[in-house]
Amino acid sequence: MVSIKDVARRAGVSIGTVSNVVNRPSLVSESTRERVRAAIRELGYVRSETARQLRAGQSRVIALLVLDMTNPFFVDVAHGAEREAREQGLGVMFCNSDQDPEEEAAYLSLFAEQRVRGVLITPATEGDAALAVLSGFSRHGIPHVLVDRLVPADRACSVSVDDVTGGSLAAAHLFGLGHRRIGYVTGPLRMAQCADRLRGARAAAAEAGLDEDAVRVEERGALTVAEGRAAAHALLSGAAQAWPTAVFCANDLLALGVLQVMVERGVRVPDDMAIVGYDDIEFAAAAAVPLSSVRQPARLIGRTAARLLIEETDPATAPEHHHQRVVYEPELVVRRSTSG
Amino acid sequence: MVSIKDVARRAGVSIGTVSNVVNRPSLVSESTRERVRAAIRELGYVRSETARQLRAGQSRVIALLVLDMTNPFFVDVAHGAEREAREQGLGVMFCNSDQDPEEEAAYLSLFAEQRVRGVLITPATEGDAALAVLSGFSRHGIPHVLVDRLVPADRACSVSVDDVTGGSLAAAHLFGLGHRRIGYVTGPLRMAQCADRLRGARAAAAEAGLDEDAVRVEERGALTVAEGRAAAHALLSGAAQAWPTAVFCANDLLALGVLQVMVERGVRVPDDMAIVGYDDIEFAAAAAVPLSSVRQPARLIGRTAARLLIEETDPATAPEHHHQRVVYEPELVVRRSTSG
DNA sequence: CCGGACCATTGAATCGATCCAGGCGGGCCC
DNA sequence: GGGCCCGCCTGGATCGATTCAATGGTCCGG
Repeated sequence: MVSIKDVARRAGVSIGTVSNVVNRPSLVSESTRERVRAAIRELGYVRSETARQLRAGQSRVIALLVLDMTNPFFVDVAHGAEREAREQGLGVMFCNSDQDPEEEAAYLSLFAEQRVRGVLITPATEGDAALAVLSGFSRHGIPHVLVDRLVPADRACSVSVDDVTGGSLAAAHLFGLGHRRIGYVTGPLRMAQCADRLRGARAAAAEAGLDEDAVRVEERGALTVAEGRAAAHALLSGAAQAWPTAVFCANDLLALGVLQVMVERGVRVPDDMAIVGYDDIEFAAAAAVPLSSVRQPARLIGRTAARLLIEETDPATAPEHHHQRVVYEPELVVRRSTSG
Repeated sequence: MVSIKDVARRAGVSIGTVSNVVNRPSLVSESTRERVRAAIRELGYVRSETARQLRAGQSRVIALLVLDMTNPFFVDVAHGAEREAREQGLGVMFCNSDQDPEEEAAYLSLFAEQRVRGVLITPATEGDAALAVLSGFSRHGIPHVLVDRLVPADRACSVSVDDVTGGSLAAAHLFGLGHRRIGYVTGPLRMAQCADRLRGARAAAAEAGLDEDAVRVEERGALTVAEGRAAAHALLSGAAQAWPTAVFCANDLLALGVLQVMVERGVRVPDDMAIVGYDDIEFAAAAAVPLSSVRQPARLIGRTAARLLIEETDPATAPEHHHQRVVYEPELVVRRSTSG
């Protein structure tokens, strides 16, 4: 591998001069500069980020650790973060904890060893456990921004969407269409997102003058298409009169699974069963019965999270940085699955 | 940041001993070992991968650069690669060129600067341009494996799927169902994948005793749902008698777009229009008219590519490494979009 | 009592860059 | 002509680890 030394030798100058040509060319005379540049070109020299890092103490890579990289929502978040990072000349490591605290921990130590610039994370754990993860970060001095999760602003920045409002938008829409009994198909309720959307839905029920039974909860272990299918079978297990007339799903993967089963079983959507999803992933609109869904600005979330992290870790802007909570508003997108 | 020096001072030993405790504990006496470990624990020391790299000259991160990170097929590839890499204690940088040669080039120089262990890549360019990219790698001495793309085996390893066979499977299935005129909705034909699948489809037509006109090509600029929608409108633009009775799409995103338009326009699937996609992404099965599709072993592709790269770059196995081309066979998955 | 073997440990060189104090020559001012 | 300043460049310290030759100490056998 060609190093700065080889370039210096070839150009007949000192190492320091080569470094200046690369980093502060104005300090070097025209003729020397050209000679060094020629040497760089001829040798195909690429400066070692590793070595600069060692000296600078800061790397140019940020990590993004999500719960499920196969969920298009998180892919969009990643896409947004990547854009912002690229504009600042940084790279992004997009990683997947699969909701497994052990995987998460393994990645965190990888990140710590790599001395990444910082981490964008959707923690696999909740409450105290999540705080423990954060204090792990703080202990190692790794700056971090929480994505899709609130956290006390004295600890770190966070970027999220108001899930209570989102749940309320979805449920109010269904109640407004005349539905009186709806199902709520969700992942683990210990996940804040799932719990908050339920709170919103219940608030909407109260608002509509209905009691708590108006929202029947079907809790599953994960937010996937397969679990959505299982949930749909569960919802349709009793007598038809007892079925809800609409379903609100905690994300679009669940909703697609539910939709699929409804179609298979000849339950007409939206006539017999209206469906609302969450996230508004691309495949929601592309489903053969296009899904109504609560849109979250995924790309923007990623972009903002990356921006906050960069602000926090760029020596130029860090002094003015204060932790903040950014909360975006969700938006209901009505499609045929609720408005046949 | 706590360094090895701090640990050494605290434990009252030399730097070298701390290094030995971490890397070759058997060389260190029991008591010293414990004392050092205690110091590490108390100070929260994490060794700097950056510094080791500088000395070792090799990093513990591999890069994966794909054409479209929002395509679930590539996400699955990434997932597979990530698994394999994690098992070897390596990290993966999953990046997105968006089919843009400039983005690609920008990433390549980032990778070169980072001295990544190697790169898994689906090149944004074809033919000579792709070879130019590769020679860029070779020049910088960056090991690389081509994903979903063949390349002469003397230059690098490659992992791909037989696209001619895949195209032929799909088309033969349609011809076997009695279709005589099919549409082929594709991305740019300069992409080898798209062109090969067409060759396979034409071969199947010949096999079925049909002429070239049996496959009508609808070429679009990208492999996305939106382009699929546009293609469907184009296919349905003439007189109904002239419509093909089936469509084969170069990937599932296109197929989902086509399906969506068919449903909107009241064209029954599969009765009036059969549809076959490619990749068998999760959303193909989850579509309300589940899509027949040609399955590629995406996870396995990612895993294998990562394994080959690791073999090539691990000093222990590198000497026995020879570049190889791995070609998997695709598999047709029949669902309701062709077999109502 | 000495030489040699063996073991744990140390110290210094090294990786590739950055950065800064200082040297050197040339021009300018008094 | 001497002193100073300025522009350009050099040399060496530094970052945090690895690695290996050298050291010092213990123990054993002769």
